[in-house]
Amino acid sequence: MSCSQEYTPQLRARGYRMTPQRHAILHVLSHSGKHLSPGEVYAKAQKQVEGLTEATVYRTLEFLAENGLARPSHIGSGHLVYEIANHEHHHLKCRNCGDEMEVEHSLLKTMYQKLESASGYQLTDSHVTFFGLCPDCQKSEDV
Amino acid sequence: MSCSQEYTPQLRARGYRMTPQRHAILHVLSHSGKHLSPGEVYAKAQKQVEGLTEATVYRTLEFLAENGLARPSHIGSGHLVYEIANHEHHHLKCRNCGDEMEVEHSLLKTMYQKLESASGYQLTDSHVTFFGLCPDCQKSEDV
DNA sequence: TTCCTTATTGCAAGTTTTTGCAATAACACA
DNA sequence: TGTGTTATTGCAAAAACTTGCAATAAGGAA
Repeated sequence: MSCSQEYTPQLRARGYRMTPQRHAILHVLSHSGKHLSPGEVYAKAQKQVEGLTEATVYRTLEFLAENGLARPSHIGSGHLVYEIANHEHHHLKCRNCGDEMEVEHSLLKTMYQKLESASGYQLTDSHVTFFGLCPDCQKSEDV
Repeated sequence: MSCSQEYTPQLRARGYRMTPQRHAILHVLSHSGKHLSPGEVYAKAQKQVEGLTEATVYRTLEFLAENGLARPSHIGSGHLVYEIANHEHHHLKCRNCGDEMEVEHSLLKTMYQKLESASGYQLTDSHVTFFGLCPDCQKSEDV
């Protein structure tokens, strides 16, 4: 729930500017605690900034993601959602009921290293969504 | 490069039908060898089927993905691409130059098991895209 | 081969996302 | 505190994607 004001120096240091629009969007993301679609962010942020446009929301979310302040993720089919970037984690989502849980990055660490040495790539992003069946839906599948 | 005719029984068995549209789209996917955006699939398949519409392409790709004949993946920012589902693999993409390579599923197998026992989930889908820096781009970063 | 059921398509209208460009407003510096 | 540079926004139009519905056609059964 950190106040978005703390992000200002981070942006300035890179030659970018803090604006009411960015402030509102960061505020929405950090106070929602979960991931939001661009449309949801727009709906909430619009109440704080007179005349905010959808185009700005899309551009800002992409901008924040590029600069490490927001984390984009692919939940479900084909659409990006965003959340505030405050801790490294991944998502695990149930294909059947849509239930979702977070996964600690530490669980993937060994695999990341294996992947790096096998490929020569240096893995920068640590956010991945895995799909499967949650325990409850596994039970009903058995029936 | 398998001919899409072999898919007919797979669809029939599930109560679905083979149509010229599906045939063309499967043909396009299996002969391209790489992943294609819906727009690219439409452009190619249109030449084979008179009057094919974009709506049909979107619906068909989603349908094929649901039935395991195509594999959707999130390459880059926010848009789905599709490829024929003939071998299990993942993608590794360079954030800097866009270069891309395939990763064998076997590399992730141990991690998948760890994830399953930690979460109770049963992982069904196995396609993930990882992002990082390719060897070449790592060198130029050092400069 | 013909008929019937219903999965699938095309159409057209809607929603979401992207883009170019001119106007605006952060903020570094004097 | 005022001024200039240029990052950022809003606007408007375009592109990409989705959806409901009536017409079509795949393919099982007679």
